[in-house]
Amino acid sequence: MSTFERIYEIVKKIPAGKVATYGQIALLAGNPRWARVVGYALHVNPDPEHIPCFRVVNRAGEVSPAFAFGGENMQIALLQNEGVTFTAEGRVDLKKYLWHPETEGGN
DNA sequence: TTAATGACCTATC
DNA sequence: CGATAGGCCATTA
Repeated sequence: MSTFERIYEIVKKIPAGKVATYGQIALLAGNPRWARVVGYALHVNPDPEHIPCFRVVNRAGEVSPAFAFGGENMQIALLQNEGVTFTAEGRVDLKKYLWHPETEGGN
């Protein structure tokens, strides 16, 4: 089990219609300092079909300017397709769509 | 092995 | 409130 795999497990557990931040994923992965590593892990993205990196945004809820899905707006479109709304600044309402793993009801 | 970079976050001026 | 500097961890050359 590598640091990356742990991060992938967290990202893959993100439900549709919600988004998570790098710092939060890093924290769930085990260390809050892995924020940069999380971004790197998603950058390599060995399994984009099972790793919805488009549901991962930064602390400000903004998407990456150098997204690899075919355009930063592509990520926004995917999230909107999930039901996530965006602001005129291209940011997500973390206060409304921020993923809460503790509220998942356990399972 | 050392040096440099990165889809980040936090604190300070 | 806006911009700049530093720190952290892992990967790559």
